[in-house]
Amino acid sequence: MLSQLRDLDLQLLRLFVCVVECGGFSAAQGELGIGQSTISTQMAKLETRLGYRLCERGKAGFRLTPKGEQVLAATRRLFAAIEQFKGEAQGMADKLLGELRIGLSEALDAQVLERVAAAIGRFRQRNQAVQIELLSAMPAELERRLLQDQLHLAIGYFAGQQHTLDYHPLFSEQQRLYCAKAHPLFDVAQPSQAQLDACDGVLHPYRFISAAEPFQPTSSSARSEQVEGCLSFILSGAHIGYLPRHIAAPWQARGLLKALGPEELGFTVQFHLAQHRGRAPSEAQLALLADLHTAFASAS
Amino acid sequence: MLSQLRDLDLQLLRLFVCVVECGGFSAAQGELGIGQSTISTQMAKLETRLGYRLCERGKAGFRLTPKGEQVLAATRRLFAAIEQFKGEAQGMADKLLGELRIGLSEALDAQVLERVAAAIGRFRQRNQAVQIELLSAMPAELERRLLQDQLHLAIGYFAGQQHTLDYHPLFSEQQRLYCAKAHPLFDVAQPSQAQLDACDGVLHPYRFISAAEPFQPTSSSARSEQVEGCLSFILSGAHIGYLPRHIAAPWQARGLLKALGPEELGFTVQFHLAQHRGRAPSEAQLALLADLHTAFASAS
DNA sequence: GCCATGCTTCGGATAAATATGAAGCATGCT
DNA sequence: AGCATGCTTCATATTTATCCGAAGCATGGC
Repeated sequence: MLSQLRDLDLQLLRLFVCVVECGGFSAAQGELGIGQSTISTQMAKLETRLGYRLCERGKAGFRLTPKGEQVLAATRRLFAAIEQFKGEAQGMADKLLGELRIGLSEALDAQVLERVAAAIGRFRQRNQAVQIELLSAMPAELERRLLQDQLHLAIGYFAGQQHTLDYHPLFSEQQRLYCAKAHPLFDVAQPSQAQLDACDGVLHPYRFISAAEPFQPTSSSARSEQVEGCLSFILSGAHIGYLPRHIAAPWQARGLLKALGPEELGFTVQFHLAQHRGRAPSEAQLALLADLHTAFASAS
Repeated sequence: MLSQLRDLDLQLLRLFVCVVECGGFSAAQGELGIGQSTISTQMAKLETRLGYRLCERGKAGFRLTPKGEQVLAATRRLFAAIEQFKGEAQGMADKLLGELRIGLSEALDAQVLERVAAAIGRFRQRNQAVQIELLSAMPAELERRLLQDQLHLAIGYFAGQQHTLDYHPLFSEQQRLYCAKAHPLFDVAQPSQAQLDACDGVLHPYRFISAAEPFQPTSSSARSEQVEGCLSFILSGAHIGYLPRHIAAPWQARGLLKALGPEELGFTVQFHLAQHRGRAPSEAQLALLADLHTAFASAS
C-alpha cells in the first residue's frame, strides 16, 4: 500500500495536471487525445502509487482533495525544475565550453599579435564560456607541450615537422643577416662570401637550424635560443647573425644595425599553426581555429 | 538534430549518472545490472535527444565532455528537486488536511465542552494541518447547515431525525421543570396536575417540542428558543418551564429556583453527533469523529 | 603485427506500457 | 422511475521500451 514512488512517472503527473486544468476526466480526453477509460486507469495508477486519493469525481462534479491541491502545487514546482533543467540542457547544445591552451612563439611581430588578438575577439563573440590560456615559449617547448596535450594549439616556426602534429601555414616572417655598427663589415657595401665566412656568427640551436638559411656560419662562439639573445650578440659588434626584420627594424632605423646583402642572404620563415593530430579537437578548438584562419586570411 | 527533450526520460539520466560514477560503460554494467550494449544504446539515445556528446569513451579511458560536466551538475540538481517532490508527496500520505467546521448546540454543559476540548486536543496530536472552525447555534440552525454542507459535524439535541443526516448518540442531558422563588408553587411541596395546568408555561418552539416531556403547558404567553430566555422567564416568577439541570443548578443553590416533582416531571434529552449521510467524510473528519467518540466514551 | 579491451551496431526476443471499447455502476436531473 | 452523464472495470489489442548476444570496429599495449 505504501507508495512505490521510486520511478516517478512524469507522464502520470502531466496527465493529472491536465485533468485538473480541464476540470474532469471526460473533459480532459479531448485535450489529452486519449479515451476517458484510459484517464481513469492512469489516475488510479497515480493514486495507488501515492497512496491516497487526489480528487473526487463523479456526477457530483470534479474537485481536488486537500492532498490533491498540495500535490498539484508540488507537481507544478517539480515541472518548473524540469523546465529549468531542459533550458540548461538545451542552452548548452550550441554553446562552446571547456578550456583552450594556446602556445605562442616568442618574439612575434606586433602585426601577428594583432591577428591573434582579432581571432580571440571574434571567438569571444560566440556563444561560449571557454577558459583560454596563452603561453609564450620556444618552438621546441611548444611542440613538446602539444605532444603531451598540455597545449591545444601553438603558433610558431616548427622545423621538425613531427608527423603526430598537424601543421597549417599561417604567415611568413622575413629574416635578414645583420651586423652592428661596431662590426668590421658595417661599412662594407657588398661583403664577399670569404668575408662572411671569416665572421663569428651567432648560433641558433633550434630556431634557425634549417637548410633555408643561405649563410651557415663556419665558426661560432655565440649561441642563443632566444631572439633577444641573438640581438644582444649582434649589437655587441663581435658577431653577425639572423634576426627577424621586425625585430631589427627599430635598431636599423637608429643606425645601429645593418642588413648584409639584404636580398641574397635573407630568407623567409614559414610560421604554422600546430595541433595534435591524434586528439579529436573540441568544438571550441575548431571554432577558435576557424577564427584564427579568418584573422590571418585577411592579412595573407 | 535539435533535441526532442520533451519527454525527458529520467531513466536515461539515472543511467548517465551511474555510468559517470562507475567511470565507464563496462564498469557500470554490474551496478546497473544490464549489459554493456544496452548502456551504449541508452547513452546514445540520451545524447541524441540532447543533441551533443556527454562523454568520451573508448580504450583511451572514460571522461566527461565539458557539456557532460554541466549536464551532470544540472541532473543532480534535477534529482534533488525530484527527491523533494517525492518527500512532499510521501509525507502527505498519512497527513490529515483540509477543513473541519463543527457546530455546537448552545448552552452546553461545561463537562460536555471539556469532552469536546479533549477530543480536539487528541486530534491536534495527530499528523495534521487541518483548519477547524467551531460555531454555536440552535439545533435547527445546525441541521440546516449540515444539510447545506456548511458544517461537517454538529453536536446537539436533534428532534427531527432527518433521514439524510446520520445521528450518533453522544451523551444525555437531564431536564427538570423549574419554578422561581416568586412563583406561587415555590412553596408547594407536591403540586398537583391541576395546579401545574393552571400555570403559565414557557414555550420552547423547537428544543423541547417532544413527546418526551411529561409536562405540556396548557397555556403559554412566554416563548424563547434559547435556554437563557427560558431561564429569564422562569426567574421572573410568572412562568414555569424546563431547564437543563446544569443550567438551573447555580440558581437552585442560591435558593432562587426549585425543581417541581424532580422524579416524575423530569426527562432526559439525548444529544447526538450528526453528520451528512451522503457526503463521504474526509479522513480528517473520520479522525476527529474517532477522537470525539473516545472522549465521550470515557464519560459515558 | 597481434591480442585484449571497450564501445558500437544489429537483429530479434521478451516484457511492459498504453490504449481501446464494451459493460457496469453510481448519481444527479427531469 | 427513467434517462443521461461521468467514472470504473475488464478483457484485449497494439505499440513501445528494454534487453541480450553476436558481430564489428577502433585503439592501446605487448
